[in-house]
Amino acid sequence: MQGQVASVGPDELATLKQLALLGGLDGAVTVTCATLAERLDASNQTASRRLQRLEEAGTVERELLGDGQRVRVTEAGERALRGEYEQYRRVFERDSGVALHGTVTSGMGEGRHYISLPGYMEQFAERLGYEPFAGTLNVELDEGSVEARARMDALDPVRIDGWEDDDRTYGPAFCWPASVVLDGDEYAEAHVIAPERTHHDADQLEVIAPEKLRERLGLEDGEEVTVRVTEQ
Amino acid sequence: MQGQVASVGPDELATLKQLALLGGLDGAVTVTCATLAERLDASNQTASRRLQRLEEAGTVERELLGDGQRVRVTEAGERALRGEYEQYRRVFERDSGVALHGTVTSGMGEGRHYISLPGYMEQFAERLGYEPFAGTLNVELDEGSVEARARMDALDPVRIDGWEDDDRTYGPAFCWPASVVLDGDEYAEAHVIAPERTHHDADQLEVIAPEKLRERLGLEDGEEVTVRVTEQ
DNA sequence: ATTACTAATATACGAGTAC
DNA sequence: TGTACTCGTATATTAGTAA
Repeated sequence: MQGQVASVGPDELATLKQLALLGGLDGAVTVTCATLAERLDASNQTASRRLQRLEEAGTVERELLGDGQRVRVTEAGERALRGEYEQYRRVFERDSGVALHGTVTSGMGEGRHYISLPGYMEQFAERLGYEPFAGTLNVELDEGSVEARARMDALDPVRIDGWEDDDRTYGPAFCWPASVVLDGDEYAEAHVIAPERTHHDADQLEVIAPEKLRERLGLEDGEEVTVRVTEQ
Repeated sequence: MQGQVASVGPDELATLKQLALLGGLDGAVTVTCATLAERLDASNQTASRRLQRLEEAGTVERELLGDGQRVRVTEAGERALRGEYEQYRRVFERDSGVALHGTVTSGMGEGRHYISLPGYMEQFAERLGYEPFAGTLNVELDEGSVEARARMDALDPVRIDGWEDDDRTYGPAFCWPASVVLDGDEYAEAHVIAPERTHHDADQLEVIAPEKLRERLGLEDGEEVTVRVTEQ
């Protein structure tokens, strides 16, 4: 446990961010504990300790000057910051998305049949990037989410073309990238699918994914899930 | 002090971010303390406490279900998150910039004369958005920064055109948006200025700004400053 | 001025537990 | 199962101080 690198917690990350804001990412920046402390709304001692910990964790390199210190954010530090940045981007970039909430229900088994037809499956592989499990997760939307569904329709979907074989024609469909959130667990690589002509119930949602979501998320009928429909 | 809203520290903000990642920004999300705790790498109790604090601070609204809870990030919470996001954007969007480090020196007084000439001043007002103080802050670059200056030249500058009067011609110049960082204090609205034909010393930097930087930042000869040249 | 130590205090944490 | 208490302990913080 001795030489182990300490992990960077939120407090240290906030300190690292302040250093980055002052230019510590592209070269060393000269600071004092006092100025850092002010930016962190903490005491000089705390600022001093934070810098020591960041150094221990290998996220900054320091050179004491007696008259302040020169601090440079290392590659590891930049990685930590960028990871945080990416999370915030995820938060605010899919801001235009819609969260739909409802309960899992038994589908009528129709989905399974249509989805596995080669005319659709080939397009899924090409346009969604995966071959979906042959079945849909059915979600019955809450009252509040029914109107939210209208906002989903405003988002730009992936279009699946209609096609025909010898016997009949199969209509086009829309797919919206979505993630299924269950109790803090998030399954990201999914799509809401709906026929283009939606005589489909407006309070029903069908979700496809590379895996069987019921099993993957341990879902049973009546369980509540959130489906986050994201902008493409 | 009683009814005062608690401030949101880094730990609470990290919790708020996790809730936002789960969709708490656009509608309530169902979570349990246990799932949140896992995401925060902390205990259930800590997750519970964090949620209580966020609620006290007015950054989330909650509804206990007995079987978990529905949590919605309030407007105040979204503002807190967005503020953080903006800081990270500042960090990584000016990533293409260059930090130059050096010591303040006495200029030769030439800058003052040229800058205040109407032929230049009019362009400054129009293209930089301000009328600079009639004088430049001279910075003698460190060894390491001399090569960094080459990277600055690669950035896209604001061009100030040459002009002439009855007596002589005045050459064109380049201006790079920059901020001057001194001990954690940052003065943002400044520009590095250099003649287009740079027989100018490569280890000297001249900075202009709406105010007299020496006074504004309390600078004296020999003091060390960082000049952050930012992408336009 | 600095940084960073020591020591006293405040706060945070998680095990156990109630509901 | 949940959430959220209490409570003993660990950690963080800051004032004072040394170098």
